Amino acid sequence: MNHALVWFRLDLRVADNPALAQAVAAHDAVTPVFIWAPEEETPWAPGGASRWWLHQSLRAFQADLAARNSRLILRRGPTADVLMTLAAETGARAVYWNRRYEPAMIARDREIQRRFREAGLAAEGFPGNLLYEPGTVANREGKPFRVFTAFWRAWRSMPAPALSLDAPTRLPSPERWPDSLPLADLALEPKIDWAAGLRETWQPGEAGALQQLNAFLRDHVDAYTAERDRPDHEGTSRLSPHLHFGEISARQVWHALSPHPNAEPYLRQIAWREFAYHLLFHFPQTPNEALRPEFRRFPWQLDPRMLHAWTRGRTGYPFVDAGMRELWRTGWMHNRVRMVTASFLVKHLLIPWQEGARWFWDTLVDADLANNTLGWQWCAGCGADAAPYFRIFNPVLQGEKFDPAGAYVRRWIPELARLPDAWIHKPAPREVLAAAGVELGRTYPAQVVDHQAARERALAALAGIVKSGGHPIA
DNA sequence: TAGCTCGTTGGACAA
DNA sequence: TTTGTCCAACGAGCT
Repeated sequence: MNHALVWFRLDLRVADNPALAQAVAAHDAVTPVFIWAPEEETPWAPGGASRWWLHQSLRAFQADLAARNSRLILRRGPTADVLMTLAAETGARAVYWNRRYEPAMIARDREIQRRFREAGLAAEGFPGNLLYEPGTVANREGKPFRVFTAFWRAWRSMPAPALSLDAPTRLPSPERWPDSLPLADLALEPKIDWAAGLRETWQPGEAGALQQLNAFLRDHVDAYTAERDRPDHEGTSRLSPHLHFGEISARQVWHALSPHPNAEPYLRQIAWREFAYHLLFHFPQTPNEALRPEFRRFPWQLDPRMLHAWTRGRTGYPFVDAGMRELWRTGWMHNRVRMVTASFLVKHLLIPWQEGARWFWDTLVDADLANNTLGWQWCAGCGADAAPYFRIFNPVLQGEKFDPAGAYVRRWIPELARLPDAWIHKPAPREVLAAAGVELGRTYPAQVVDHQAARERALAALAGIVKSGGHPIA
C-alpha cells in the first residue's frame, strides 16, 4: 500500500488541514500520529494549563478521527526516532505535517526531513497555521517590519487566502494499525485536580472551536470595537486557545469573518497574531532577551514576595488582582487586563518581564510562544513597536474606565463585593470599608506599592538606561 | 535624501 | 467635570 504518516502537533483538526488533505489525496492509507516530546521544546515545553487543554483536545480529536474510520496513534519522543520507527512498522513512504515557526521547532522539522530523505522517504511540511508565513511579508527593503501598523498595511494588501479545505469525510486506514499508548500514559492531566475552573469555562476540540467562532459571529463581532476592552462583558472571541492548538485555522476564521461588514477590527487581531510569529521568526532570541538591547541593563528587582503577591492576585489593586485570579481559575485572562497586570509587574514592581512571561506560560490555556513574547515585550517597552516609555498604566484608572461598575472585580474578588462602585477600585475610607466588611490587610491586602511612588521609580529607572546610552552591552 | 511623523490599547496636570 | 497639552525617547517607515 502507498502509505503516509500525518504527524499532528498544533493542528488538531480535520478541516482545513493541508498535511492531512495531502496525505488523503496522494495515499491509500493514512496513519495519524501525535508524539509527546516536551523535552524537545525546553525551555518552553507546554505548561500545566496547556497540558490540560492538550489532553482534552487530543481526546476530542481521537473521537473525530474515529468517526472517520481512523485513529490517532499516540507515542512518546524522541520524535525523529518515533517517526522513523513508525514508518518502518507501517511501511509508510512519507510523513506530512503542518509547519510550526518557533525556532526550536523549525530546527527539529529540518532534522526530521533530513533523516527521512536520507532513508529515501518523503517528508514535507505544509503551511496550515498562519495566513501568510513568516518571511512572506516584508517592507520595501526586504527587511522585516518592526512596527505593527506598517506590517498590517502590507499584510492586508496580500492576495486573499485560498479557500479553506473541507474535512475529508473518510480517512483511508492501514491494513493493520500500529500500537498506540493510552492517552492517560502521556500524563498530561494534573495529578492534583485543580482544573475545575478550566472544565467549567472551556470546550477544547474542533467542535468547541467552531461553536465558539459561530457564537462570536452571531453575538459579538458587530460590537467588537466597543466591547473588546470590557472585561466585565463577554465581548471577545475567546478563540485564542483553539487557535493555538490548531483546532481551527486562521484561514477558517478569516473566511468566516471576511464577508462581515464589521470584520476589520477582529481581522486586525488575527494580523497581530501573525505579526507575533513574524517577529519570533526574525528575532528568535526574543522569548528570552529584550529586542531592544539597552533593556538588558535595566535595573530589575526580583522580589520573590512581590512576585508571589502578583501571581496570586494579592497586590491590593483590585483590577490587577481580579485578572490574576481569573487567570488562575480559568486559564485565561481578558486582553485589557493582561496589559494592565503585565504593566503592573514590570513597571510598578520592576520585576523582569521574563518572570511574568513564565507565569503566563504555565497558567494560560492559550500560552503561545510568539504571542506571549510579543505581549510581554510590548508591555515592558523593550520589544517591537513599543509605546512611549512614560506611558504607565494606572491600575485604578484602568479599572474605573473598563470595569466602571466593578462587576469584573466583584466576580473574581468576592471579598470586595459589598463595596460601592465608587470605591471598588481604590482604597475606601474607613467607614466605607467597615460597612462593606472589608478589613485591609486582613480580608484583602493593602496596596503593595503606592502608585505614584512606583510610577516615579519606573520612570527614573527607564531614564537611567536611556541616558547611559543606547549601545548594547558586549 | 534628509527630515518628518507617528506609534492598538495613556496619564498627569493645568485650566 | 471635562478638555487640551505635554510628558525624560527613539527609530521605523514614508515622502
